Amino acid sequence: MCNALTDDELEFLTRAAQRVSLAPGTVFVEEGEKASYFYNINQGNVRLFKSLPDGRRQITGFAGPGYFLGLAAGENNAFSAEAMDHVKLCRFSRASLMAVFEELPVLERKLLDVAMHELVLAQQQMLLLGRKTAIERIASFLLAWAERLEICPAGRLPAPNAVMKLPLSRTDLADYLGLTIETVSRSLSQLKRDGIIDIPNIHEIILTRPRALSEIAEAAV
Amino acid sequence: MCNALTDDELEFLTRAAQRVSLAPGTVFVEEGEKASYFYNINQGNVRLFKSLPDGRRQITGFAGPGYFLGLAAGENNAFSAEAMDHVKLCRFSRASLMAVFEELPVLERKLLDVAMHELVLAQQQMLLLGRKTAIERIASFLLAWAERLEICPAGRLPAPNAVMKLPLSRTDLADYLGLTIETVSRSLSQLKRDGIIDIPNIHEIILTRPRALSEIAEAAV
DNA sequence: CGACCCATTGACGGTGGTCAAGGGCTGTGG
DNA sequence: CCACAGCCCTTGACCACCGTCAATGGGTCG
Repeated sequence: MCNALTDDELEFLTRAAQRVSLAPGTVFVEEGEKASYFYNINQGNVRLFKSLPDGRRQITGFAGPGYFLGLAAGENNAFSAEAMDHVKLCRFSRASLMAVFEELPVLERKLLDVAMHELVLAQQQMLLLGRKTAIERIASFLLAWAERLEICPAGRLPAPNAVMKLPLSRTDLADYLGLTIETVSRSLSQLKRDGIIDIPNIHEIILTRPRALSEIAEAAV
Repeated sequence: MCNALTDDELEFLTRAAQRVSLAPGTVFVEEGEKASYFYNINQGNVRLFKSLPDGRRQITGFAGPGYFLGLAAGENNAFSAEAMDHVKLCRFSRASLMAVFEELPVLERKLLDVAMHELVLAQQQMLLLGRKTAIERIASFLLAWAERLEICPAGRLPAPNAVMKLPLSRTDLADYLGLTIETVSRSLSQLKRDGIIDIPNIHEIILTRPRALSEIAEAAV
C-alpha cells in the first residue's frame, strides 16, 4: 500500500516529474478524462472514487504518501481523485514513464507488483460490497485499516485495546463501504455497545476486542 | 479481457508451460493457498471467486480463452478458480515466468497492461456492488457482457435487437452481482415486461432496446 | 413418462435506506 | 469569555428494496 519503491528509484523517477501542491478538496483526476499522467504521492491523503450521474459515489480506495496513482486507467481514467488534505505529489506523463522504464527496467516489475497488490485489495472489497452485512463491513474495514496503519502485521490481529486514528468522515466511510452514514453510525454504536470497540472521539477508535471484531468480519461459523 | 498476447509470444511463453485439461467443476486454484502458478486459458471458461466460511460467495470475474490468470495474488492466492466447462490451459510456475521475462521483456509490459485493465474492471464492479440497485446491476451487466462478446465495440451500445448468448446460471449471475437468484430472476422479468429485453430461452437474451438498458445502467437523470 | 434440476413467481419479513429531530464540537464574533 | 452558528454525527421512526421461504413451472435426461 505504501511506498513500493526505494528512495533511489523514487529519486530517479521524480527527476522526470513535475512537483505539484494541492489544496484540500481539489479534484485532480477526473473520471473519463484522457489519462495523461501518473502520480506519486509525497504528502497528504487522497480519495479515489467513481460517481453516478445522480450523485451516488463509490470510493474505491484511499492513497497516502508513497502511493502510486494512475494504474486503473486505459485510454481514459477509470476513477476520479480528490485531495483530502494538503497534498504534495509528483506528476509525470505516461510517455516519460515509458522512457524511465528503458533506463530502469526494475521499475516495471515493481509497478506490476503494485498493480497485483491493488487487484488483491479490489477483490477483497468486491467480497465486502457484494456479500457482507453492514456490521461485517465495518468490522472488516477497521481491521484492514489497522493493517494499513501498521498497527499489526498483515494477516495478524492488533493487540487488544490498540488505539487507532481514523481521519475519515462518516461520509467517506459510507461511500467506501457501500452504506449510508446513518448505517455506519449505527453499526459503530452497536460494536461499542457490545464492548468490542470504544470511540473516545470521532476520529479515534480503540479496538477493545480485536478477536471478536475478526470473528464478525470473517463471518466465522 | 481476451488474448492480450500475440500468437508468437504465446508460443514462446507456453514452451515453458505444462498443458493441463480440467473437467467441469474442477477447482484448480484455492484461495489462501500458496500462489505457485500463472495460467493462460486455451479453451473453456473459468469463474474466479472468493468465499466466506458460511458459504456466501462473490464471483469476482469470468475468464475465457486467452485470459491470463493469477495476477490477483501476493504470497497466496486472493481467489479461487473453478472450471465452468471442459477447460484446457497452460500452467507455469512464477519462477519460470520470471525467466521468460528475461527473454521477452515486452511480456512484462503486456502483463502490466492486462493488470491495469483488470483494475479498471474491478473499480467498475465496486461501483456496481456498492451503489447500484438490483435492476441497475442487471442492466449494467448485460451491456458489459455484450462488450465482452464483442457484440459492440467498447463504450458503444449494441444494435437494437442484438441477440446475446449468456452461458451462465442464475446462481453465477447472482454471485457475480451481489444479489440472490430470485432477485436476478425478478429483475430480468421486469426488463422483459417493460419491453427492454426479451428472453427466448434461459441462455439467450435479446437486447431489444439497448438505449433504455443503458439509461437504467448508468442511472441517467 | 417421471425424476430432477433450475428458473420463476408469490407472500412475507428484515436489513438497511430515508426523513427528521436532537446533540456535540469548533470556530467566530460580540 | 460567552453566545451563536454551522457542521457533522447520532438516534429514532418509518418505509422500501431485496432476501428468505415456499410453491409452481419448464426443460432435460434417463
